[in-house]
Amino acid sequence: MPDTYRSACPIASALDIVGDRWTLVVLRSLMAGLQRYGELRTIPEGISTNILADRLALMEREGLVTRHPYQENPWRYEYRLTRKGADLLPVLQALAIWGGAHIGDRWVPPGWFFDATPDRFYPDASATG
Amino acid sequence: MPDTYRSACPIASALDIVGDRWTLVVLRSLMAGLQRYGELRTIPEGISTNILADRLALMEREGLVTRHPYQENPWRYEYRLTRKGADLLPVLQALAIWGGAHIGDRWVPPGWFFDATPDRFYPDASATG
DNA sequence: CATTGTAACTTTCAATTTGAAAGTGACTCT
DNA sequence: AGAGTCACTTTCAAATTGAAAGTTACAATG
Repeated sequence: MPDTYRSACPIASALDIVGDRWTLVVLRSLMAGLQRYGELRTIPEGISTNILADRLALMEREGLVTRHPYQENPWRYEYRLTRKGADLLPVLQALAIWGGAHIGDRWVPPGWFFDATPDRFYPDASATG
Repeated sequence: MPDTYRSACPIASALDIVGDRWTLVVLRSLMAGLQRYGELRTIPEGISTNILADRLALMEREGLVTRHPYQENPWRYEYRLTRKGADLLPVLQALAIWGGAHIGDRWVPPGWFFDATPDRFYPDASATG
C-alpha cells in the first residue's frame, strides 16, 4: 500500500493505488491476455520500458499481480492477476462504457469484456494471494 | 479533450481525461454536494489551490462541469455536473466497492451513494451541456 | 476613509514524476 | 566469435505536482 493514504475515503484510497496514468491500462492489457513484459511493451498506447517495469513492480507490491516463472536460465516471469487485481474489472468496465458513450469513435471492446466477471481472471487458487 | 489520445481504446481514452491524481476526487466531492471553490478546498484529502483551480478548468473544458454564477460584484460561480460528468458515477461506485473490499478500514459511503444513478446529479436540463 | 475580512483564484518555485533513449546481463543461435 | 533476444536498469531532460505566498474585487467595521 502507499505509505499514507490521502484520506480514509475508499474512492480516494483506491486512486492512491491505481489513480495514475498507466496502472489501469496495464491492468486492461493483462485482462486482454498479455502476460509477459515483452508482450506488454507492445500495447498500442506505447508505454516506455522504465514505466512498465516500475508499474509492474508497484502492482506486485500492491498485490494486484503475482509473478510466476515460465523459464530458468535466465529466470523469466509472467504476470498474473490476483483476485485483488481482477476485482478491478468493474472499474474498467465502467470506464469503457463511459469512454464509448462520451468520446467519439473509440474501439468497441470484445463481447466477452462486458460479460465477464472478475473470476474469469483468477481461475486457479494459487493466484488468489 | 486532450490534444491527442494515447490510443482509441475507450478505457485508455477515458483515463486520458480523468486518469490523474485529483479529477475523480473532485468529482466525488461534487456528487457529495460541494459546489463552490471554497467548499472544494476543504475536502479531507487536502488539495492545493492551484491544482483545484486547474482541475476545475480542465473539467469545464472537458464538459464534465459547467459554471453557473451565484453572485455578481465580483462574479462568483458554482460548479455543476453535466450529464457527461454525472455519468462517471458508475466508475466512482466501482472504485468505492473495490476500495472498501480490498483496503482496510475505509469510510463507508452513505447509503444513497450506491443506490444513486447519474440522473440524480443533473436534474435540470440546463446542466446537460 | 483606512483597516480587516472573505472568496476565488494566480504566481512562484522546489520537488516529484514521467518519458525517450541508451545501456546492461544472461543467455541462445549461427 | 559475433549477432540476436528478453527483461529490465540507468540516465537525464521535460512535464507535472504541490506548498506557500501574492493578487483582485468587493463587503463590513471602526
